[in-house]
Amino acid sequence: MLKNAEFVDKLRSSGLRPTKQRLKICEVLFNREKTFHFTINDLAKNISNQLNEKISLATVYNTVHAFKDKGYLKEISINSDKSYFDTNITNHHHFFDEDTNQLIDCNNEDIEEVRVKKNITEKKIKSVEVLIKVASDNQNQN
Amino acid sequence: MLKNAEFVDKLRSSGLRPTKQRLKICEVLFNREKTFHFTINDLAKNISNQLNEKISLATVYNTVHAFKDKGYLKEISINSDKSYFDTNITNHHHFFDEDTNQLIDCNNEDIEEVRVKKNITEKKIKSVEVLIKVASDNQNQN
DNA sequence: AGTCTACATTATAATTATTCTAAACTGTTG
DNA sequence: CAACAGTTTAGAATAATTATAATGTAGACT
Repeated sequence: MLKNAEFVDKLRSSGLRPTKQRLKICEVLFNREKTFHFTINDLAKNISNQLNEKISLATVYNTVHAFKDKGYLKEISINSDKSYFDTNITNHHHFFDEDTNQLIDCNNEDIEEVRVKKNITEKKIKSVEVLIKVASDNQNQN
Repeated sequence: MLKNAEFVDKLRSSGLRPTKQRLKICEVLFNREKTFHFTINDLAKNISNQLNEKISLATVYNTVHAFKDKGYLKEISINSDKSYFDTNITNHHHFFDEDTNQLIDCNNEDIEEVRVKKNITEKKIKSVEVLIKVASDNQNQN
């Protein structure tokens, strides 16, 4: 349960101005016990519900991307028309339920560490993440 | 190098009518030596370039999704505003170059088999895929 | 073969997701 | 407390995707 002043510091220290829009978004995103996944649209809705003011969708986009660039959020890869974000910024894997479109965090104990034997590229590996898709048996693959 | 008639059979046998739009798309997608990745937009452009006729973008969407449902294409997960598709339908992993936005297929020998110790869900695992993000050293993560 | 019917397919129009950019704001500096 | 130089916001524009009305197609029955 962080206080407003802490968000101000956090933002300032990473070179982002603590505007009122950003602070509201911080509250909605980080004033929680558990990490969670969301869509830009989810977030925009939460904001206009939980707080009375409404923030332009474009601003929500800007802010989420700024937070992502600063490492406060992670973008998640699933086959979808929408981008998902995650407030859990540790390196971790996901289950994705194709029936319900639900995305579930995976404890690192649930999957054995992935061993990359050969890096095809010349570049540095930034992350290695596994996505496990599940569905009821009668569903077709992918 | 499949012939038109073979595409007709393939489509019929999976319950899709071999319309001229679909046959043209088959040609562009499957008349090749190597598998490849593409965006709906890439594909639509290729079609209007390689062939003289133009197919409505919506039809390209419909067809690609139909092919995916039938298992002739796979949708690929990367952080992007667009959906990527793959004509390589085997279960395989990917490197994603964040500098160039290039997606590279990974030989199964390059990564040790991923072992899921515990399926959190009650449902059947449909696929397990790894995405390795790479970038030049100075890039920021994600 | 020709017409009818039921369903599949196409592609325009509508919707939804994302980005561009002009206007508003902030934080210095004189 | 102006004037300037970035930032940030948010309305307007663009891009991606889907819904649906119009069209096409394959049998069934003449």
